[in-house]
Amino acid sequence: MTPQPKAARRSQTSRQAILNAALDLVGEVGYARLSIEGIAARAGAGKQTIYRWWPSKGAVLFDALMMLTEGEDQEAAELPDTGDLEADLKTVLRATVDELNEPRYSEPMRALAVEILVDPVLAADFTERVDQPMKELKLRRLRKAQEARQLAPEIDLDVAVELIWGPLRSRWLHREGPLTHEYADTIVETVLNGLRG
Amino acid sequence: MTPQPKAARRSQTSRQAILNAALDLVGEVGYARLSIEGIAARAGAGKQTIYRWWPSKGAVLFDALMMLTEGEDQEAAELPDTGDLEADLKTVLRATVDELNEPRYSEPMRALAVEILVDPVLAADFTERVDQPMKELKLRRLRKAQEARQLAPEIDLDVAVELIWGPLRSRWLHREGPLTHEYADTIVETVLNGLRG
Amino acid sequence: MTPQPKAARRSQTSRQAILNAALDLVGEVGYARLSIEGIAARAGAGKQTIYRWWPSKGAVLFDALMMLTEGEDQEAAELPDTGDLEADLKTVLRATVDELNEPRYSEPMRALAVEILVDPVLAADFTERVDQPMKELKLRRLRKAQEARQLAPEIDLDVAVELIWGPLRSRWLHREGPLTHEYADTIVETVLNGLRG
Amino acid sequence: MTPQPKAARRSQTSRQAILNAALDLVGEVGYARLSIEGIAARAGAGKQTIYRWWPSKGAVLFDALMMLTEGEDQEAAELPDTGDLEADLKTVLRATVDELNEPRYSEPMRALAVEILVDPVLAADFTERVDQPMKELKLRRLRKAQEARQLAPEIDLDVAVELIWGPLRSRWLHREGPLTHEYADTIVETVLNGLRG
DNA sequence: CGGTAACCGAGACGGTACGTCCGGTCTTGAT
DNA sequence: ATCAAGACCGGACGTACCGTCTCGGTTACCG
Repeated sequence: MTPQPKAARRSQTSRQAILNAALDLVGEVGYARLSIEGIAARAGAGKQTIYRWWPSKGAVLFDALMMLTEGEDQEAAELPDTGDLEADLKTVLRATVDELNEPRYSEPMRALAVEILVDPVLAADFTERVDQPMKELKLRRLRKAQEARQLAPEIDLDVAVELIWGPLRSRWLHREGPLTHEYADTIVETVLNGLRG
Repeated sequence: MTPQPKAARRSQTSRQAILNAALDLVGEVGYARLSIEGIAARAGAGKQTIYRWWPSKGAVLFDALMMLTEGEDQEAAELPDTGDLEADLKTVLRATVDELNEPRYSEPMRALAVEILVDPVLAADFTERVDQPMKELKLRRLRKAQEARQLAPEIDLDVAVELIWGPLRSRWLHREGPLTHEYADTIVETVLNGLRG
Repeated sequence: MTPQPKAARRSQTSRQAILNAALDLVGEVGYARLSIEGIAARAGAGKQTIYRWWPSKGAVLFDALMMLTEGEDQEAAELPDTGDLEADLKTVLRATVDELNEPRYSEPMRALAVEILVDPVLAADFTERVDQPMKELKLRRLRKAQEARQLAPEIDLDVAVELIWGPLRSRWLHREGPLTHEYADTIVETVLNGLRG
Repeated sequence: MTPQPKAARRSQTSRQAILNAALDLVGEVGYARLSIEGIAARAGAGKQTIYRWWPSKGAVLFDALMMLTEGEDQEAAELPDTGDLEADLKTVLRATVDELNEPRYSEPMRALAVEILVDPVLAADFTERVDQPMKELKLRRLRKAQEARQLAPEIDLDVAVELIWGPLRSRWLHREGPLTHEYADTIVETVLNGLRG
């Protein structure tokens, strides 16, 4: 999270220990029973060290999850573009489905997603570091599709993003049904073709 | 919530005072700082009286909100059906938009919606008393549309419900943009016609 | 200490456990390292239970020491009066010397005496429950001596109390020398006869 | 305090700033809330600089108070000796009364006196630098009085010092009554003449 | 119609965690 | 080597609530 003190003297050892402890604990006891006190104890750190650098337990967990995905960001600098929008979207959504079915990451991520609904600071951070960049990628891909006449010209691409990626996120967040490749495919097809068929 | 003890001797005075206190407090301090202790104090009730009849503060707030909407349920026993699916859906979504823009009800409702993501007991209760009945209404209307060839026959109606009502709920829950009548209309049109146009 | 809540529902079990824990701990680690947290843990009590009934760790220890001396108070309802003031005072001071040489009680008592110098609430309580009654006893004995012409009529009895009992307390509090029966005798004799002899 | 490192490179600027900060703060918040951290911050010094040269906050305050009284020590190299012991003692005790009624110095001094009761290192330092020299002065004066037959020959001069100067210190330390010139006179007279008169 | 059992208010209790303060140690870079 | 600055681990603070547990007082049903 955005640190108030100058981060120069920050101990990387402590930082790592804290993030690892947070990940371990959230796996063991779940987000609700995760506590800053517990993280500090597990990490062998003072509580103040956590409060100095993070504003909430959600922020710690966020950084911990970001640490896990470090390095992956660069490779996926662009969404796939084979020229076939429908196929490409299915590829992307199926990959997301696979990620979300990985409980090791998915459960803390769900907890974090919920926390974001409730904590504006965390929400801003998430938007800036994750949501916004991802949305740019999506918009870029859709824009090319629109230029290639695979999307109607009057479509608002922001709405398109919501329609394509929203259903998956909703099912995941609300646990409203199983996340399968078939479901991903259905969403893509239906959204592209419309309900009238 | 479904009471465990025989509800015979239950004091309606207390129940009302508790629900009102919960509503007042959630408006004053927000859901995060709402506490059972606070509700009891405000209501002039003992803590035990709350613990006897509700399993969590979320459950109290849920009942409190249900109390507010009592009576409305019957009138809307069916979604409008003028024969024009698109127009009917716009009517329904616009009405929802209006409700969600009422902060007096919307804010506690959001808090409750978030709690539901995290508390399975509450989730089950919500499904049974609100979500399930609402979904039946929606499915019934869509089924008639499908029979009238206004929806493609191969459409899975569960998916259709997600696509039509999901975006609005998502925008609301994630505060991802303004909820307007125009937005409602756009969603309905786009989902019905598909992105390809 | 003077309790704010109505003491009716107070748990005597907890009270005993807390006072015993305080005594044990002060013996083990000393007053400086005595902590309310530690007392609560040792007593198997919640911290709030201590904070509810006592304003400070000094107050807890005070009550604990008072508990130890309970029952003794009544028997010593009057200082000895054989008619020989000097002998009686020596008896009393020698007894005090013996008490103060008992480290089991003396060490916590010293710590408490120091705390009293610094905490006005504790000081008021000590005055009311210990100091004031003791002083009455002393004054009563001296008044009888003055009536019996064993003390000069112009002597201010408050000053006399200070001169007789002060030196012992000072030596004890400041650890300024050994406390012996001889010392007690010397003080009594010198104060009664004066330095000029 | 006696510095452990070789004091060669010691910054006098820092020393002054720290002692002044300590005095200021003890006046503003009292001894209990005085902290080394606070002193360092107020002095614009690092905490380490304090820990390097003083073993405790009491030691800092002690040095600070010594700094205030620097220069006075030499002039009073001897207690007054007009040949009239009673008059001389009254002079000395009255002067002490005046000092102790100066709250600017008296309050921190009281705090320090209390700390000395509890901290053996501080106590040793105080004895060496203040108490012992003062006692020598007192003993010297009393010895001359004893030689001049103004004190009985069998009097233990250590006890005499306790009896003469003790009551004043006790009243001051325990806040047991007002400190006045009359009180000083009464003590001197009563102790010299004895309670029997 | 009187007894009794559940309810109710009040709030004490053992706990857990909070967020803060400060102690005493340590590291860094500047003088 | 000392200094200002301040991060670090750790212990304790005093507070807020949790969920459980008496305690009397009051209904309201049932024998």
